[in-house]
Amino acid sequence: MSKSELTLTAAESVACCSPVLKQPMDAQVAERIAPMLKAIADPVRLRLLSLVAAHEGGEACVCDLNDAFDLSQPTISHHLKVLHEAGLLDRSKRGVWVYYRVHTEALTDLGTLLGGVAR
Amino acid sequence: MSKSELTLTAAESVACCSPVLKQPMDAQVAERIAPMLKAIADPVRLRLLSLVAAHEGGEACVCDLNDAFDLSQPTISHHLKVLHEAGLLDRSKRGVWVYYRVHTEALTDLGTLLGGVAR
DNA sequence: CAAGGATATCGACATCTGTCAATATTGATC
DNA sequence: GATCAATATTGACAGATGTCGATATCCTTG
Repeated sequence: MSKSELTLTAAESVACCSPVLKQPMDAQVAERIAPMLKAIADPVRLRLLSLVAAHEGGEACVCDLNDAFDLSQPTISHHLKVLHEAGLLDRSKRGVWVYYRVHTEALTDLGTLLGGVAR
Repeated sequence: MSKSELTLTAAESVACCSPVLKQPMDAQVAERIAPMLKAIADPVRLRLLSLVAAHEGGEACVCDLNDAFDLSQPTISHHLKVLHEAGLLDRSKRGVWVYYRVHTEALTDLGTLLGGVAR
């Protein structure tokens, strides 16, 4: 690695290290990857991620997402923030509306980490 | 599906459904998959899983695992239980010792679910 | 069967998490 | 600029989670 470990984002940590099944995971790596897994380890956030990804154009407006759940608007906003801060959702504001888009690479890297499938 | 949805294990739920990125995830599916993700969304459990998988023979005795962490024996036991109940670790007792083995298919299915990579 | 070691369970505790109602912020429109 | 709609932030609260010390259970061995 050319960059210092401390400058790596969580997504970069995932991309750089070996699949869970191949070799013991370093404690520091585990500490940086667990938050990404925590972010998707919630049924509402799983569905949010999936809804955004499957939405036309690969992005969805918050207004679309609120309606898909029987939860308050602040709660959805909170979950979107968690996914965004974990690096799994990208945010872009256009006018009054906010659009989220899946950071696909981060998610597939996580998948690779778990599955150990070569990309 | 020939079996009733209610009889599916979490692992089966993962295997049967579409990748997160391809189509909106059903609420019931999300409810059954999230617990598996919660199980691995902890740095200690990530390392445990990884240690077991990478151990010779693909299995590890609890006694080996305890020493790898600066945590109490009951705490490790607790984490192993969580992983076992999520269907990610298989348990087998031989004499006084208990051996854990990664339920590889469950983990790779999870990976596929996230990454959307064809197996 | 007594003793000792390996693992699990229990009870307690501090911290984290998901949720909501209330409120703030921001941008568009009249 | 006043108002309205979309989204975020705050504060509060119940319930879940990670950890430990103490103890129980279960084998094995003397």
